[in-house]
Amino acid sequence: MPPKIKSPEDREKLRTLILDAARTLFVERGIEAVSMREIARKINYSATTLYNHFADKEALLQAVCDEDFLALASSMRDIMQLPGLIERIQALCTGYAQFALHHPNHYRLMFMTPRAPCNLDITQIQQGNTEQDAYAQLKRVVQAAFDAHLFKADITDFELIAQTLWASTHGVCSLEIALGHETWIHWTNIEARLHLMQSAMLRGLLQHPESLN
Amino acid sequence: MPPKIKSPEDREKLRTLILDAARTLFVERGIEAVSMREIARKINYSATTLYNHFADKEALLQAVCDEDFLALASSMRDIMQLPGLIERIQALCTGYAQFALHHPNHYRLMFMTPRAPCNLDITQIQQGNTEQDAYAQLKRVVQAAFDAHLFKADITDFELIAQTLWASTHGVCSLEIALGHETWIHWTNIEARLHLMQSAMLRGLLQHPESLN
DNA sequence: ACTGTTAACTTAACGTCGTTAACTTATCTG
DNA sequence: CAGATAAGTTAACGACGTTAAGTTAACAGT
Repeated sequence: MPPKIKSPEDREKLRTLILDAARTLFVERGIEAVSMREIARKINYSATTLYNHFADKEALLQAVCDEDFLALASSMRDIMQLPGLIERIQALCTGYAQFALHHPNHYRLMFMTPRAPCNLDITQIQQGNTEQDAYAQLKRVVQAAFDAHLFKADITDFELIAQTLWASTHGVCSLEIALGHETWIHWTNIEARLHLMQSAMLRGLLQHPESLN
Repeated sequence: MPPKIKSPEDREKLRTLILDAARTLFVERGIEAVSMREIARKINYSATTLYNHFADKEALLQAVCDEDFLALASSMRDIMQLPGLIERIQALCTGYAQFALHHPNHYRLMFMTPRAPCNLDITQIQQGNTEQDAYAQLKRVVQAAFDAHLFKADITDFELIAQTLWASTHGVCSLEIALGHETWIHWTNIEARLHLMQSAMLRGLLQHPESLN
């Protein structure tokens, strides 16, 4: 049955067919429900066909996530256009949290799962590239604010500030993703948690927190 | 070969033999390296024998974690003896972080992995029981500090404070566990990250942060 | 027009896994 | 001495990721 020698665009078409089927399963039922055989079944191909387009399961999942992560970085890039430095930092955190809570499975795979030493061979995303890496953008604006002496004087490392800000938003989001459905914790509103975290962090880091609005 | 009718203490002995083998594999090589067959191989039993002592793999892993989590709660209980309220909160966060970083695989399983709706049927730990649940202890001391008006007046929900404090420490630890080995991030010192997070949070939450030491 | 060669598939297979069913054996109870 | 039963075993089921080997259809060269 195999009609042969596809045009490059046909090849690409099948590739994205696979990717979309994988993403659907991934988003709907979580990572452990995604099997190569299941994806293949969904698009009426044999499982081995997937290996013509992706080295292995990990590479396929990485490719699924890459697309959405470029979208995240791109929305971060929009936020970077905002006028105020603090305003920009706040919006970055909020946008990041929105992404995490709207794409919990992606978020889990990228930021909550330890990986083999270096997946950089697999991912297409250029880390550190401001265009593609969300953290790089946070770092940039934090550095700008640091240079403008907006942070308390006893903090001497702007990268430490960026990583702490990242960790604070990540903490709220990852806890919500991992344990948000547990009933033995009397969870408060997720928006309230995000808001208190953000305001407390900035009050604790900024030299003039009273200017926060 | 089966010598029969073991005494209850012999039964218990095999149970802990299984548990210890499972824990060793779990700690050394991570959760994905732990298979029922591998555990059985390690103690020279057949895989099916494990099912005489544990309902399934998940129950076994839960049992492994339970023990260490009781140890965590117990060390939290010691910390709760400290005189000062703020001092107690700080020490709880520090102790919690120590546990997370010393038992990354346990921590991952308990706090970084979404689970089926309710694992409470499986775990032996009584959540909410101050004796056994680390979060319950944080909540208690935060409530005490809240009642003593130590937090900023515009924060009206002590449980929100407790959850935000938890999320902040969790954020640093879980990011370290998941991405601490990635080389494309120029990580600052983990102690520095924990310290800045803690001090920034308290400065942002307390009414009189200048009294911090 | 015939003959490779090769792209694009498929089926079959290997070794892994969690788990269950069926069997064995040694001890205890009556 | 007979049976019941605890404590193991082996064998098997159906899933998984992955690879090897086979099939088929379109192209290139003579």
